[in-house]
Amino acid sequence: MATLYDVCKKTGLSTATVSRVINGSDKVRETTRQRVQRAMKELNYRPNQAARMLAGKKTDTIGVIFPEINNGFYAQVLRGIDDATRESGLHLLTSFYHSPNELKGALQRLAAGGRTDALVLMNIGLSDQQIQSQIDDDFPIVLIGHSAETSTAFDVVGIDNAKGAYHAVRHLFELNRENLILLTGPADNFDSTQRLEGARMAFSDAGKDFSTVTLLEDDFTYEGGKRAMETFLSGKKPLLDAVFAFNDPMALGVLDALQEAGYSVPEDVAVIGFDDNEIARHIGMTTVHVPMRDVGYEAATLAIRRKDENTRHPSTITIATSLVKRRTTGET
Amino acid sequence: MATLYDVCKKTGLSTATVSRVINGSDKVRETTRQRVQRAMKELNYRPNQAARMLAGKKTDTIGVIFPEINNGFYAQVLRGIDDATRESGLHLLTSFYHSPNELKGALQRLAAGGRTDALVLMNIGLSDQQIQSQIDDDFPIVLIGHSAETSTAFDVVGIDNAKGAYHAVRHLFELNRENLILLTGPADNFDSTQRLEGARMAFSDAGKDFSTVTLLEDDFTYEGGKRAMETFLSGKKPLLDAVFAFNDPMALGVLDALQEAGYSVPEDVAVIGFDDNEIARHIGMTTVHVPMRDVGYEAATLAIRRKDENTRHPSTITIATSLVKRRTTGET
DNA sequence: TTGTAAGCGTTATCAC
DNA sequence: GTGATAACGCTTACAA
Repeated sequence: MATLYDVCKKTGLSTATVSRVINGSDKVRETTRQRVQRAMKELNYRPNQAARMLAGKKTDTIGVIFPEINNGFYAQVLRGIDDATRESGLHLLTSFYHSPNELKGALQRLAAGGRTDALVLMNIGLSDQQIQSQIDDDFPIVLIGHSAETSTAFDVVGIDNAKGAYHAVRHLFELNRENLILLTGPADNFDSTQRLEGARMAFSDAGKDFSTVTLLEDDFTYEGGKRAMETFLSGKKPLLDAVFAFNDPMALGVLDALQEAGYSVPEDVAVIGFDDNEIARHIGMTTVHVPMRDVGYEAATLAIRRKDENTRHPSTITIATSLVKRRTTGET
Repeated sequence: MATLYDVCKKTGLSTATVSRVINGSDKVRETTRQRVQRAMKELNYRPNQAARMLAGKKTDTIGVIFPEINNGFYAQVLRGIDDATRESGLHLLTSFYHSPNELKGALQRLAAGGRTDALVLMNIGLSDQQIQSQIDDDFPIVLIGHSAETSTAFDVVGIDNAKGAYHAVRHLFELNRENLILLTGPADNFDSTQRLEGARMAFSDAGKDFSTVTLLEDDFTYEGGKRAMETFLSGKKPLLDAVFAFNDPMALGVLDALQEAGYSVPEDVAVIGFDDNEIARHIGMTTVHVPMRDVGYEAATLAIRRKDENTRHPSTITIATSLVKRRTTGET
């Protein structure tokens, strides 16, 4: 592999000058620049990244830490992050974890030792404190889907849960559905809480009594959604003409439970989910679309900016959501 | 950030000795080792990776290049690669591309400049020659899903297309289906060709005449599958009791076309796909399962081994596939 | 078992 | 505009 020094020898210039043209400095005579570039091409010279990092104290890479990446949902986020980093000519160091311990290990390996310039953390269940304790104090970090609306220490990118839920409920009202079931996630889940709040607002804006709704709670899984619905339907005189499940897997469970119980969708019961995942799209389920690619893109952009000018206060970006009307609420 | 030198000062030892304990050499007295480790802990010392790379000429990172990562399918592969690299204490540098040009750029950025020790390339449509021209001659590369069974230059990890198709067809025979439709991918597609060969073998092993099958061809998409099926069904006297589509998206298209035409599955027509993607699992479609995580894991393992001992001939690993029987072939 | 010292390939600060 | 030269933080012969 050719080195900077080889280029110097070939051109008769110093390392300083050659380095300048590599880094696009304007303090180089045009003819000199061209001479250097030709030499680099002829030698097939590629700057050694390790040396650049060591001397320049920057890695030109962003680290990403994800929980397991089984579904296409996280893949979308990763895609957005990749788009942003590539546009800036940066690299992406990824790491997945399956346990809290692995997460801490990943944090240290990526943040310490100068392997990355900034970190994007997806959906991690760690407090600001816990994160801080693992890493250097002013290391740039961006959180996606933090468990609180904002963080006093880090940038946060989240989605507009409330607005999504608001529009979902309003759509149900427009369809003249009166007996709504809200199937929420775990009570201590931040997203679920926000979605519930959005739903409540839709009720009050419509002048309806929120206490008329049936609130069901489960664990955000297909099985949970199905189980919750079955239990409800097997009760005495179940009254319903619409279900709004707070994520798509639960909504799919609801759909199957409904079908097995002989209800038809959307005639008897309208169903709305939240996420807009691959299956929802395929079967034509009305749901709240969450633009995961955009979430990733914004998070990475934030990380990149902060690595360059780590001065400003932590900011929070909320990505808009939108209702996608499909078959399960009567759209054709 | 504390440096090696700080640890030396604190312990009164030389850089050589401290470096030895960092790298787990056994040529260090046990008491010394402990002294060093305590000092490192107290100083919260983390080796600077750039310096290690520069001095040691290895990066401890594997590079991965993927085509777009929209679906959960590639995500599985990535997951497998991550598992393997993490087990070996290595890092993962990922890069996605959306055009051939981006691919070449990615190849150079990851392989040149000593950013990675080895590369895993997923499903790239480049010839050995084209790859070689972009990178250093003996840079370790592992190909996943190469367009030919083997490569003379690189390691290849592929899936057992033929066996998967073989079992799919045999299953149809067991169900006494006689009028099979095979919906293949593009004729020049390697996977499709292999699957077709497997199907043909099932016919000859069963003593059946392969020329009795109806061969349809399309482009591996949902729309393509649906269109192909609709065209066939609208022909005069369509005769069929089973369809084997060579991937899941097309099979899903077939299913919808069948339904719209009033056929019932599996009573009138049995349907089998290939891939076992998320949607296939959800709707209960019989299909050939492709263990993508394993594919990724094996590929990464190969890459890791080759970076350490780049001597042996390129090898080819074929990952087994298996038929998953579900509702669309009458399984309950 | 431990220490000395020469790189590794850049960047960046001064001079000129 | 260009050139010396000192870092950057580590690994690794080679000596001791």
